[in-house]
Amino acid sequence: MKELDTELKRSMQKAILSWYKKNKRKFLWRDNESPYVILVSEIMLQQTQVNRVKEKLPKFLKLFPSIHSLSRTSRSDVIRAWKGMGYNNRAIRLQECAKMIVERHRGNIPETFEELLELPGIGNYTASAICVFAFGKNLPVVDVNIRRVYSRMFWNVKTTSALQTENKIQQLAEEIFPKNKSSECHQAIMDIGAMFCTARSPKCNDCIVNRFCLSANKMKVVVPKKKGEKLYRGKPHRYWRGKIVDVLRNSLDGKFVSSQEVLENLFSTERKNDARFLKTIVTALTKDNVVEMLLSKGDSFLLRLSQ
DNA sequence: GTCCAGCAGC
DNA sequence: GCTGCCGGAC
Repeated sequence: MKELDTELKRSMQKAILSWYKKNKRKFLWRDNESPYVILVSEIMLQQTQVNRVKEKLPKFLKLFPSIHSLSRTSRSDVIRAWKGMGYNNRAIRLQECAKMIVERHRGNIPETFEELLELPGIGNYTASAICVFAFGKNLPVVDVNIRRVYSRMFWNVKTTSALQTENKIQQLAEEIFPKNKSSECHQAIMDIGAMFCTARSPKCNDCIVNRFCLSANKMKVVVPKKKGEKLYRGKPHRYWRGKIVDVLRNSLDGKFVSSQEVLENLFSTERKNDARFLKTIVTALTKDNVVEMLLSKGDSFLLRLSQ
């Protein structure tokens, strides 16, 4: 890593902050005074594209405008409201989180990193994001975008897929951001990561910090190989899981549906292994508390959304 | 087919 | 430290 002298650091901070001031992306959860809105948006943003969150967040907030309303509703209603977001276990944890905040913190979202980390569905990234974006704390925020930007700027990485270790990035992040401007600075770097310093096709020529970057225009594009997903009838398991949950979303709340009924919804012509396959998938959904299953005999059973 | 603001459980 | 978890746009 390049030695960071104070002069260079100042000049980088200034470039980033002044660019951000004029060019930042406008989101409902940015410059928002409600910690609840920040909490919900940060959970939604875990592994989910900004554009989808932009579309779904207002609808979710209309249904559940406060931490109290979210804590009081039924789990099945939260899962229904989560439709189109993916990763339903996030919805379940978010509600558990709301319940715990109401019980332990009188409905006030806690302001310290340690307290936030205790809550379900909140890990390192989200805890620091809430501290900083909702409460203006003086901590660094490191997500995969910021890790990627820092890896490229401060180390001479050979390929687009190369990332510096968590430890090094964390150390760097602590000392690089301008004190008292953590929120603007880190959101600015996320924007840079999303707009210029993307994972597979960095736009180094347009990047507003390319003059500070050790890897600009020097990386070889490398596409990391993904592990193949298990398929059934030519489609990945997650496709079928989504279908099953949607059948339950569209059925009467609280009422159990038979596995036979689900099979008829999923497959126009039933095959020998379908019942067994359905049971395997539903068992996994049960472990995530998305659905409840009542066993009867063999591969047939009753199920509904978790209540 | 490719891309994408993590977390929890093992 | 590795794995499963999702869906919609392109």
